[in-house]
Amino acid sequence: MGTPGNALLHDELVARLRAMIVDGELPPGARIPERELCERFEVSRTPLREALKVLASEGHVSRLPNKGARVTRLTTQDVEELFEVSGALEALAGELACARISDTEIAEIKALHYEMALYHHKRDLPAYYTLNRRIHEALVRASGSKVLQGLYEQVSARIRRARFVAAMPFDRWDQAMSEHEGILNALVRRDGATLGAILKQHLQNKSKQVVEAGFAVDHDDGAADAPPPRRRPPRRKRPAGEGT
Amino acid sequence: MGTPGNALLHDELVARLRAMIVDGELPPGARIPERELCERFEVSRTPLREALKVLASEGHVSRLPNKGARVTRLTTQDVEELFEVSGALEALAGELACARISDTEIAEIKALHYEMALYHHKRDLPAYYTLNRRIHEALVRASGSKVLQGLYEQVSARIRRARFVAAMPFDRWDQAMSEHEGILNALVRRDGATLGAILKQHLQNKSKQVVEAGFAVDHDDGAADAPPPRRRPPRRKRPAGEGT
DNA sequence: AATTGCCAAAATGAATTCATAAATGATCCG
DNA sequence: CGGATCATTTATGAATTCATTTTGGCAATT
Repeated sequence: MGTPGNALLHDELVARLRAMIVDGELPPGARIPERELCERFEVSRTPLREALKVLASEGHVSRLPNKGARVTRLTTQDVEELFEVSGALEALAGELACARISDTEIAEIKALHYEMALYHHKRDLPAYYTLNRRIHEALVRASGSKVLQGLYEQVSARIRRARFVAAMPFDRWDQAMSEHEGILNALVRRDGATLGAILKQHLQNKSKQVVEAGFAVDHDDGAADAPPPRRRPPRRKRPAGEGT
Repeated sequence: MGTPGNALLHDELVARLRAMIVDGELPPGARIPERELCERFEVSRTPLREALKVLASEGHVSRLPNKGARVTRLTTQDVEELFEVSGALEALAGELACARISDTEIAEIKALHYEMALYHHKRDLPAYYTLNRRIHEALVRASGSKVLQGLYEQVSARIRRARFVAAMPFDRWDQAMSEHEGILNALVRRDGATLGAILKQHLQNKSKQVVEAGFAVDHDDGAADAPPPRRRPPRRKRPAGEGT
């Protein structure tokens, strides 16, 4: 019955929190108060804390020693590096996919491509983005490498946080669509080397566009941690020898 | 930098457990009884469970619903995929490094290279492996990309588990050394494209060697170490004073 | 005698509780 | 009136405790 099966509480929390971060509901730099989220999700702190540790290891949140967790803030360099790595991973995926992909899978990607081309023609950016993402995911899946797929999803999730506000200029959009034509072409020809090269360039161009568009999503929800020169309060130790 | 010297119990446990798994002290497929490790590390279950969750997200352990955690078992396909991805990551690292590396860093890698060549000449495999690893790590570091470095370490740690028993035939060893000559050469010339290509091929060859050598460490002594001494969990009352 | 159902013991998942370090505000002194 | 020190409060880190599921053993039945 229950589709989520036994639904380990903390695994579910990891998924939900990750979605919230990736979708921008928890903006970069936002503090993550444990207690508040505990009430929100109606769970105790234990599974939530476990989830935060996992998200920290995935790079989505940063944890300061005894000062709680915050959503990791993406710098321009972070975004550039993430796109670089993603480009390398997708290039590998393309090469592997060309060697292993079936005609059926190619047909599926082709269908996605044409649907995306339609939305490009209609200038429907959100729909275009959705299809674009599905195409890239299908390519990685077609590589047949679970390891690659896992790492790609990891990197992709971290990138996605920086992308929603990136308005795409029409000329760049057309260029991207053109690059996708090349991607599909190379895939159909099963030309792995070319496909890999195009994908790498494609990601590099996208990186440039996103960075130039100013990816920053710094609407400080609770993120305003402007560091005023806060003096160090003298640390008073607890008088242990008090008679009680 | 890499090692936050914080005294967070849970982070320390992650590091120790990861080392135990990577070094083979906890063999693939081995069960990880929480209680036993709690005694061993003299901590309670809470930080240990958090550590296990993190290691699971890193791919080092697999967790079944209510049946505990086990060290992830590496299949041949896993190893091949890991090497493929590592090849792509190192190729990217090589390209980036050639564009950014300083003469000083090159000199350091050169020194490592010649020291490794010495051990190759002496047929000292463990020492060779150590230097080899340090060279690859230095290359990735020289890329200047923290994201890349993080992912490389992740993948590299997962690979390392499969490699200790991989005896290297002399001809393959000589070939590897020769490839490293090419690596150093391309690096000195700052020829990123060539360096990337060599690295990718280098990793591919290493993958083939490891797989052919039969990396499998399939002695599942998961249940073999179950003596029935009925020990109590370490009921630590108050860590008010310094222990041990 | 073998198999199946039931009960107990153990281990895991989650919640609650305890202790400590950090942040905030109030008070006292310059 | 301003600033530093101390006390209070709050939140995080860790341990303990409780509940649920799984597993192993024993007995009864066929």
